[in-house]
Amino acid sequence: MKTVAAHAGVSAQTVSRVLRGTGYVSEATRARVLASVAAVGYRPNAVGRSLRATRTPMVGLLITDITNPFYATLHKSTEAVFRERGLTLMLLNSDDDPATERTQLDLVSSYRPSGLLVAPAVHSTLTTEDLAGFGAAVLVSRTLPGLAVPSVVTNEPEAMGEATRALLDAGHRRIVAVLGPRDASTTLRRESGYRDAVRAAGAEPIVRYTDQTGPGARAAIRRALQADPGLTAAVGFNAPVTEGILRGLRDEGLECPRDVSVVGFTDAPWMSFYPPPITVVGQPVAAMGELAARLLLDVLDGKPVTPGLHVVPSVLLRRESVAPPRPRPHDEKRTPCTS
Amino acid sequence: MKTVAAHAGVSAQTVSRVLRGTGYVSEATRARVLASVAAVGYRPNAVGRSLRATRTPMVGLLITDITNPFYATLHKSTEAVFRERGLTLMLLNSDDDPATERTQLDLVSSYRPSGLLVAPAVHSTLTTEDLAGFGAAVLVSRTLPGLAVPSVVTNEPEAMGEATRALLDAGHRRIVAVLGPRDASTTLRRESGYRDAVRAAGAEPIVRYTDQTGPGARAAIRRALQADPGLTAAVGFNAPVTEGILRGLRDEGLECPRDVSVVGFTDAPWMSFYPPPITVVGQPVAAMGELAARLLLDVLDGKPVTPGLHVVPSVLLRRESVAPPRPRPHDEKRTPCTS
DNA sequence: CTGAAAGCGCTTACAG
DNA sequence: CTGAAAGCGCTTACAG
Repeated sequence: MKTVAAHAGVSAQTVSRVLRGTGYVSEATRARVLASVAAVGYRPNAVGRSLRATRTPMVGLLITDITNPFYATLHKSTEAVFRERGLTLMLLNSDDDPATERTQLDLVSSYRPSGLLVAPAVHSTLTTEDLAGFGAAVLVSRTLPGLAVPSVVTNEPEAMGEATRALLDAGHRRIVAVLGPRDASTTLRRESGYRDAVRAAGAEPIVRYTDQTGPGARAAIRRALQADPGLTAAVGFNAPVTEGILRGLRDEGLECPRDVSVVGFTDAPWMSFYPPPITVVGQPVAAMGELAARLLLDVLDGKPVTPGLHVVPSVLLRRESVAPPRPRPHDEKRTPCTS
Repeated sequence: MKTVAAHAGVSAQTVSRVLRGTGYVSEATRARVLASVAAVGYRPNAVGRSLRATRTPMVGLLITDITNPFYATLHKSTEAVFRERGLTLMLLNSDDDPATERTQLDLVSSYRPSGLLVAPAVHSTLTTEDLAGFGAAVLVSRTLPGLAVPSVVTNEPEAMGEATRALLDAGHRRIVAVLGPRDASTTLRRESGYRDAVRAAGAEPIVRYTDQTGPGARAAIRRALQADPGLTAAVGFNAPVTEGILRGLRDEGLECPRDVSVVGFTDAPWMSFYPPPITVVGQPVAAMGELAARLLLDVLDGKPVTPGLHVVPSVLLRRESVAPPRPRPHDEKRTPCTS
């Protein structure tokens, strides 16, 4: 900046004013400075700016795993909102591990960001004080009990209830819920919706917890099927789990929906063209990201933001993976329809 | 840091030395400083450090779209390498748009990062000089003609040739290649492998360019099928395109592999349990990311790095979407096998 | 409308 | 083994 100032024959402050478009600058000097900027090949240094401002125009996005499409979409949708406000988004993976989460939090905090968006790890140790240091913090997708921070979630209990009722209405009574980690807030919320719906229909809840991955769910559904020959339907916790369920069914020589009906939670592109197309709770991921980003901006702008749950509704996408139940064959294995 | 120094009764430089673990510090003062750090609740400020060092311990990763699983995996694998070297990874989306790419590059450059990893946008305007400003730059997945920068790619021509030969060997002669944007380096490289293989078998290349999305590919394969009733096979450019091809086939009442055989490029989880499981070129995405990250570190360490292509081999995963050709029915539409 | 001074939080030489 | 000084590149008051 000093070089530009010297070249234009003005002071560094004037260059700063021109560059920031702030305060009064005569049209003549403005033009001269701009010409010098180009001539000298000046590139602004965000580090100097941030140090002086004691805040970096950056928001941290701390998630568990970017290869989960849910979080990739979250990144994309929040980045769009922040970008038009001149805020950079800094992505950090916690690997769903509380220790890594803590390390990553310290890292992003060392850059003195303007705010933080978090989907906490399963046994997260984050406290209100941890987040208070960020000025503005918003939780997204997963909540943390006892945190006085705005949280954007979907109406998981209601959506999971509706998904379960789709199976109950088709006549199913023995429906297994293949869930995520026992203590995740998402598991708790989805499980309650499932349990309430099943009980309201006078049936018995059947629950399996998993690590919310495809392989974990595949093993879990196989064990459930072997343990209970009366099972005629399954609800999946997320997209990988739904995939695992379908693989597990095939392992057991069972067909969907002829032998076992399936409803998933969280849509994926393949679900709409898989045979059969999968009935699934479609989460408004992009809308959740946008809302979370806007709440964060509101906090930065000093607008009042409720520290509780902010709910974005999901919709049940009815496709073809639900059929009336029929007794499962116990002794003979079937092979899938090969085309 | 001044507060810590005052609390410990030492100078700020001593605190700095303790914190960086550099230079001589007596065990006694070390302990005293560490105690003060905890007592005062000191949090390091990366901005001050970066400003003084004129470099930020950060690497930019500029890709086109994080919701493409290829790039999500790339982020994860490179981050792991950089994290253990104390480097933060800063993710930036270009939306595959040269203007946005330029903006994002200026942004990351303003943080004075230690290096840059780029998968250039399709009509990228990046020059060697642009990248030289980053100290260390490595291209990944996509190359740019005339750039004197190391580039990590897979053996696309050979892999695409092998994929095409899988169809030729099954007896196919009219094979359409549904490719990406006409000018992308990935398109050029995959197209050449396809053309060479087809020509070597004495057949005629049939090529369709798309925007490399599912909907684009779906429309393209339908037009190709309608234009050429003799078509019995298709190769897809990437995972979304392969999905689009399968949807397009279904639109046309055709079945894979009975009516049309399909081979894809880039694996996706659903491809191994879709009926039929899809034969596909599996790209070693994580290995590509790791190699790119290590090359970048080598450049930073002053080790000699060849500025040309660094090739990581792909493998053809033979599954069940390839069958011998049979004449396509022209007058009657078929419905897929519904189970 | 423009400039001189100070300082954001660190680390790099340089002394002792 | 430890400290005083200077400065990384910017912006914030404060003068004029």
